[in-house]
Amino acid sequence: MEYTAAKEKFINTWGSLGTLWGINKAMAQIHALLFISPDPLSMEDVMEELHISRGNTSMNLRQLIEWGIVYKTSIAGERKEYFTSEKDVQELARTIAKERSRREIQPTLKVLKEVCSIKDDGTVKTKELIKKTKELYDLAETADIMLNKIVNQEQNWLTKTLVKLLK
Amino acid sequence: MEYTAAKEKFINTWGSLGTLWGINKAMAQIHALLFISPDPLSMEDVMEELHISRGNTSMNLRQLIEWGIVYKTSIAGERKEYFTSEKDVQELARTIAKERSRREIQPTLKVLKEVCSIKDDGTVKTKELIKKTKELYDLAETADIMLNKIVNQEQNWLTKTLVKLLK
DNA sequence: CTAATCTTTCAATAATTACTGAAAGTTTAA
DNA sequence: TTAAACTTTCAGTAATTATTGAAAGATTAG
Repeated sequence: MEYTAAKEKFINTWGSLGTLWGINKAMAQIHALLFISPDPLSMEDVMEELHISRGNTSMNLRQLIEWGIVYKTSIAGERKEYFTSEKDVQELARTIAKERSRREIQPTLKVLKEVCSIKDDGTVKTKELIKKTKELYDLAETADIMLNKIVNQEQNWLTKTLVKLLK
Repeated sequence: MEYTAAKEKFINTWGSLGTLWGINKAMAQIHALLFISPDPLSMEDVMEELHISRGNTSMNLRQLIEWGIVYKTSIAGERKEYFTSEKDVQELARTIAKERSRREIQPTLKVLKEVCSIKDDGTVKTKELIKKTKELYDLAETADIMLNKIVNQEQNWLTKTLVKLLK
């Protein structure tokens, strides 16, 4: 396999992986493209490479910027805007973990908290609801704390931790 | 808030959370319902509670069983089949982690491995592709090892580990 | 100021994904 | 056996989500 094939394979895989995780294909592919591109790309570049429309490109680039994993850059003397992705995989992981916590885990915790705080009326089904949602709450909280650990520690926390865990 | 409201809130939240993660709403809701139900439920029960069709219920129950988080049970003297969900949240987390690794991480690792093994033709863009996919490979592998840790350790590994990490 | 260049927005449409319901299939009681 | 009770399958349809492309909105060079 050489460059062009490898690049396409990577972009496509990243795209379908994204879909699997509720991130749309175009967004994941744009990210993949920028991630492996040594230089910033313009909107035109992205459109051409991925064969997607101007509107689609614009909207998805905006989302990626909102997520904090793609940046706008200017090139001296150029009118157009250019885009780069976060190149440090650790930082990338950190940003994504943080966003997912904010968007998914926090709201879930909130609901679980509410549900498991209902008044115990003494029936079996109420007791079960309270017990199970409480357990899920604890699990989700634990997962969130782990994510936060990843988010807030220095560069290599993940690797260091693993070494510790594996010994 | 009392029982019925709390139950509905929980089922709905679990449903939309599922959607966010690429698991369809009905599947997530059925799981939620079984998870908080003290007793096994029949297909009829599930259909009525969630207002979904027989076909939909059947297909999604099958998927949940495939995932390994819902079980068929028989009730003595009853013709119908009944369903229960895995009730232990740790076990639940373990099963889900294992499935996600198998379905998502492993195939990704495979592609990343292929892509980062292409021949270095000396160009900047090829070098960048190899470098970045290699880094992603390492990250994904690390994430997978962590998941496996969760999967393969005894009951309370997750909690114990956290205590260690937090000290 | 204004025309050229570039970006964003959004209504229309396409593509994908989920759901229904009825028919076919399966199991078991009698 | 056979028929009643139950489950699965799947073609058709509905609902959701993604994409396009053209018009409107910005920005800047001259």
